[in-house]
Amino acid sequence: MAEYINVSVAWPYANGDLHIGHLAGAYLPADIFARYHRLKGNHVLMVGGSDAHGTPISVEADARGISPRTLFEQYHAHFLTTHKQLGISYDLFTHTDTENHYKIAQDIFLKLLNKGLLYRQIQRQLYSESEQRFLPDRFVEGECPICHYPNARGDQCDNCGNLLDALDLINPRSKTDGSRPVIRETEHYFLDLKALIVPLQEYLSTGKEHWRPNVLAVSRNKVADLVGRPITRDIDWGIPVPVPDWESKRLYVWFEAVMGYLTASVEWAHNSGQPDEWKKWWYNPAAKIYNFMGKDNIEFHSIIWPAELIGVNGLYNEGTTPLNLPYDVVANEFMNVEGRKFSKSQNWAVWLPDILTRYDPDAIRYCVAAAMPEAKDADWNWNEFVQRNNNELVAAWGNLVNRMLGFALKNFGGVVPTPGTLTEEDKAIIAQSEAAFTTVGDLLAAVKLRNALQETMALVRDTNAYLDRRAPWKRLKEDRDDAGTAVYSVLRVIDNLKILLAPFLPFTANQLHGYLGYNGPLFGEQIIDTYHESERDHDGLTYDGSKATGRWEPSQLPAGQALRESAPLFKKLGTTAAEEVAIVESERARLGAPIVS
RNA sequence: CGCGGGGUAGAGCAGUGGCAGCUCGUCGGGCUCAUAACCCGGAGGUCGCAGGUUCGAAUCCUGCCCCCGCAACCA
Repeated sequence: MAEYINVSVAWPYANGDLHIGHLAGAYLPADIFARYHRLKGNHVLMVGGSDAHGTPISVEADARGISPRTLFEQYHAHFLTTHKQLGISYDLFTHTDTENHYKIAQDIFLKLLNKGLLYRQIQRQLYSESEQRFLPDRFVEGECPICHYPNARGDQCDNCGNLLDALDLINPRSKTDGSRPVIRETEHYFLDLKALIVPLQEYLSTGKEHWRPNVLAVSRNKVADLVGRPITRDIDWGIPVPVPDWESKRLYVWFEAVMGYLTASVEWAHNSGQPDEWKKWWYNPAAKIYNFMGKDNIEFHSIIWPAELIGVNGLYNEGTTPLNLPYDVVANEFMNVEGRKFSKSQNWAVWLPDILTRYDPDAIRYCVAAAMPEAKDADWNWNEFVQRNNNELVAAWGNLVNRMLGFALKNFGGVVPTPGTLTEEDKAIIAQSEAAFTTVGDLLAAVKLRNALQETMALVRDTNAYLDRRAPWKRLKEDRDDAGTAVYSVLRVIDNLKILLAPFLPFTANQLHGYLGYNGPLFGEQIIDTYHESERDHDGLTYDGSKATGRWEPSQLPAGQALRESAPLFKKLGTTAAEEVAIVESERARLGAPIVS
C-alpha cells in the first residue's frame, strides 16, 4: 500500500548563495530520499523555502541601502534556479514572507496563547538611541566583566570564553556605529518550553530506534534543561505579533521559520487546487514526516518544532487527531572543503551557482552522495571529485552503458536482441540486479544513502566483470544468437541499474531511459512559477509528477524494442593526467580568492 | 579536571564480540565491444599505546598518547 511521506527540508537563510555544505547536509539527501519514494509509488510531499526574516537580513539590507524584502528576494531567486539546476525536486519551495505563512504563523501563536503556553515577561535590553533600535547581543561589544578584555562580545568573551549577559558589559558600545547603548525595558512573549518537557521526553523516548544515535543523544540531553524562550523581538522586519498594541513587534525568526514545513504544505495544497490535501501528511497517523538538516540545526527539529506542534495540538482540525510530529530527524554532519572548515568571510567555499557553470549536476550529485557526511564530517576534495567522475561515473558506469548500447546498435540492428536460452551466468547477474531493488531499497528507506550508492556501484562492477567473462564480441563470431542472449541480459541489468541509480543521478538516468527506447520521462518536471496572493506575488519551485513513468521495480525490457542513438552519459574531466591536475589546481586556486562578480 | 569528533593498507573510508574489508593508487597479466575504457591476479595493515573482561576484542571496560573543531560569517 502506498505510504504518505513528507520530506521537510531545512530552510536556507536568504542572505547568501548556496554552497556544497547546504547540498551535502540537507538538499541532496532529501532529494534522493524523495525520488526513491516517488519511484516506489508512495505519495511524497517535499517542501522547503527561503527563510526571509531576522536581524541579519535587515542589517545587511540597511548596509546596502535596500529593503530587507528586496535583499531576500534576490537570494530567493538564486535558490530557485540552483535547486532546479541540481534537480532538487521540491513539490514546493516557497519562502516565509508569504501571506499564507504570516497567517498560519499568527494562528499558531494565538493557539499557543489560548492554551496558556505563552507568557509575557519584561526584559532589560540594550537600546541604541542613535539607531533607534534594540541591539541583539551579538551587535554589542564592551569590556568583559570577568577578565576585563576590552573587546568582549555581548554574548561571550573571546578572551576568557565565559558566556556573558550583554547588560553586564563594562562600557558597552554598538558594533555598528560605536555609540553607547542604554538599558531599556521591553516586554516580550515567551514560549513555555518547560511546560512541554514531559510530552517532549515521551516523544523522544519511544519508537526512535531508527534515529541516528547522535541526533537522539543530543536531543535527549537538551530536553531536560529547557526553559522559556522569547518568541518576539523589537525589530520591524518579520511577522507582526497578532495581539492588540503589539503590532510593532515581530515574531522571533526561530519561532516562525520552522513552521514553514506546515505552511508550505498548506500552500502547496492550495496552489494545486485541493486545499485540504496537506492533511493527508499532517493528520494521517500512518504518514511519516522526515526532516533533513545539518547537525547545527538538530534541536530546532527534534525539540522546538515538536514542542510547537504538541503545543497547538491540532490546527484547523479541532478535536480530532493531533498534528504529526517528525518521524525521523535526519541530521548530517558537515562537509569541509579541502580539509578546512567552511568559511564565508574567507570565501573558503564551493559555491553551487559557480560550479554549475562548469560541471553537470549528476557529477556533482554523485560525488557529494559518495562522500555524504552521514556519520561524521566529510571533505570535499577536488582531486577526489575528478577521480570519482573519471573512474566511477565515466569509466565504470558510463562506459558499461556506452559499450553495450554501441555494440547493440552496431551488431543487432539497433534493437534489443531477442534472447535464446539464458545461461546460468545470465540468469545469475539478472537475479542479482533484481535482488538489489530490495537491498538497495531498504538502505534508501533507512536513509543510509551512501551505503545504498556503494551497493549499487558494486553491482556496476560485477556487471562489468560478468560482461568480460561473457564476451559477446567474441561469441558474435562463433554463435550470433548466444551473443544476442548476452547483450539482452546485460541490457536488462543496465535497465535495472538505471532505476537503482535514478534517485542519485536523475538527469542521466532519464537520458538512458530514452536511449533504451522508452517513451515518457522517469521523473516529473520542475517548474518555477509565480503565485498570487492578495497583496504580493511570490515565486516558487514546484514539481509536476503527472507524466513521470519511473517505477522502482525490475526491468521488463521487451526484446525487439528499438534503441535510440546514444551519446556518452558523462563527460570525462581532462584527457591526460596533466590535464586532470590542471583542473584540480584551477579549482583549488578559486578557494579563498576574492569573489569576482 | 571545559565540550564534541576522531586515530583501521600510500590516500580516502567501512566495519559495535567470531577468518581484517571497500574505492582509488601501485605492481604483473589478459581482453579489444567501449570515453586508453573493461577484466584477472599480486604486494601492502602488530586496527594510536598499555592493561583488563572473554573460549574469542578493531569492536566492550580502564588508563594514557596524539590529531581536529569549538569569535564571527556558517549546514
